[in-house]
Amino acid sequence: MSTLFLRTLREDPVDAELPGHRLLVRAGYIRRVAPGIYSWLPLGMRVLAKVEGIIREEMDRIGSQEVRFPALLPREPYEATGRWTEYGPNLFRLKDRKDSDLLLGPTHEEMFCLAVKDLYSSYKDLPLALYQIQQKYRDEARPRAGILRGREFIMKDSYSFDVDQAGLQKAYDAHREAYVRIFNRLGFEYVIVHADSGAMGGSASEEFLAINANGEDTFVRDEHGYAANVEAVEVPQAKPVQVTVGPAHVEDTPDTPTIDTLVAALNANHPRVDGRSWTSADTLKNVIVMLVQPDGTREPLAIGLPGDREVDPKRLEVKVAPATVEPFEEKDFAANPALAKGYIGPGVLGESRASGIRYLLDPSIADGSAWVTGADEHGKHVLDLVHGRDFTADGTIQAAEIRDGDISPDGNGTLTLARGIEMGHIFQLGTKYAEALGLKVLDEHGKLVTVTMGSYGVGVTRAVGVVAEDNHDELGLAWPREVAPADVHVVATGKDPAVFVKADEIVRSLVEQGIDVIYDDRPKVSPGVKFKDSELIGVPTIVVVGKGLASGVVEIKDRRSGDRREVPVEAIIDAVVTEVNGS
RNA sequence: CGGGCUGUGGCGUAGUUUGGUAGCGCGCUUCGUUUGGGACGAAGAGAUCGCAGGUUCAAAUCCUGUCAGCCCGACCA
Repeated sequence: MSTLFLRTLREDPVDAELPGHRLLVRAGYIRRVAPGIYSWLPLGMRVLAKVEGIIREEMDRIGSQEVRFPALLPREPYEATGRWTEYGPNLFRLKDRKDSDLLLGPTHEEMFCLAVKDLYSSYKDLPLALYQIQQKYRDEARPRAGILRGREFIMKDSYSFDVDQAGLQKAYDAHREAYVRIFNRLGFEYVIVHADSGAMGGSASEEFLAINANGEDTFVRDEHGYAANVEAVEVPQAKPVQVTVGPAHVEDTPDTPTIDTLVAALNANHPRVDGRSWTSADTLKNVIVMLVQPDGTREPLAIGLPGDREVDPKRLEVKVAPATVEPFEEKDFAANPALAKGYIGPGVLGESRASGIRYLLDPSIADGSAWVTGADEHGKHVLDLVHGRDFTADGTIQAAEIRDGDISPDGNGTLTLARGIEMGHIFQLGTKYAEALGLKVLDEHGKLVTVTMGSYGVGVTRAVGVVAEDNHDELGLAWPREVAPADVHVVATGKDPAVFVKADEIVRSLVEQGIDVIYDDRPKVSPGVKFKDSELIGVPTIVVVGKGLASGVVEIKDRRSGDRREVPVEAIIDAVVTEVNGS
């Protein structure tokens, strides 16, 4: 350590929020250079190399082959797949001196596709799986949480190439198994959830989420092992129910533009015949949003859902992708006179009705159920309006919020919400990119078939961040052995030169045994500083060569448990080897 | 993009209200002492106080503008 490029900080960096991130900076693993952009120092590089090593081993094991594509890419392939525009402002774009458009790759589907197209043209060449570990660039609106969400980050992305769905399924299953092995080795808690492949296109899709309260993804679980990203939860279509109310009737409900004011007015002026009080769940709320297509086309969309639920913007966005969602504004209301703001009802909604706005219902709205909803006139609502009898919609949409306690999609469980960080995503991409870029091979009948692809990603730098978040205590980091920057941290302390001579010898022997060592040989640094640093850095095994040497012992300490014991100096190598191989 | 906050040696900060020699802790250098839990003493190096303009005899401090960063939200594979 006397020559290691490292400076630990005694105080917390002011710009780091999460504990793991703070410790990575304090312990000298990473340094922030700009928002969402980090430098990796020697200790950080060691951890990064360990994580990459695990990923390489597991990818190689399933026969995937490593390649490396540039981070700096030309515009044309991304133009061909539509992503130059579809990716929007999150794409880093730049120009060269000839004014040609370039981009910094946010993912590399295009490059993989073109590389295979370049070299392969027969079904005999397939199946094929390729991967790379590469810097990716996304101009995040707001980078945060240190390396958990940066603008530059390292990702392992791989792609499988097959001639048919059966082959794709096989490749997908192989990757799934590889990912389970990778994440089991990395040392953090995770869950595999059903996901929505969203804007990337494709079908079968699962995410590996690190379970973390600071995560940006919300997922649900039930007691029978069902787990899904909240975006991917499919609320089942409610079964038809018997109509139990009389004809629909319009009532005066002045000054009730919100659900709360409506419910209050109903209970005050229009009590139910059966004596139950009205709740927001008895009302049908109609929310209008503006969809904006990548080409700028704007189209309104109306969503009908029970009044006690909100539209979940994330769920909505993945359903309407690649369009984005913007609020429906005053001027939009003004442009559509059929809409009475605050009193909008199914009477005017729908492609064939007065507003002409496409109208989609939440699947929980059962055929035959009765609702209170807007009468499309200021100050009036309609009661006992029955779905199927009195109104219909253009379809359904899975956009309502999911809540703790909701019923599982299979009807047999209760959902619990939790937060996670997306660490890996595997999905069956299908032919979207192969189609766009013309990746076809001849099959055994001499016919051209479009190659079907799978896409599989792991956030590498993000994984380092998550491991740090999950493996620390008040003293510092406490790495799992598989990703620790070293196997053992040897501290030499004392003024007796014999200590350093002996420590040098121990370190040499350990290295000969193939053990990675960090050696604190700094002279004139007080023992307290060395101990604090060893705990902050977080190598799993710490060996202290110090005052015990006079009586022929050195100390071996477990970073995680804090357990320490004295070992005769001549037995220390064996003790460390056992420790390294055992835990 | 909206809201809040902050820019002062490498790091953490005081000073700004009320204009007057830029201070402290950590870190760094040298010498000496110290060596099992972030040691002690002495002597040092290191800052155009984010930037630009203005007011003033005088600006870290007041005014105007601008840039950057952090946090919350929107957004986000």
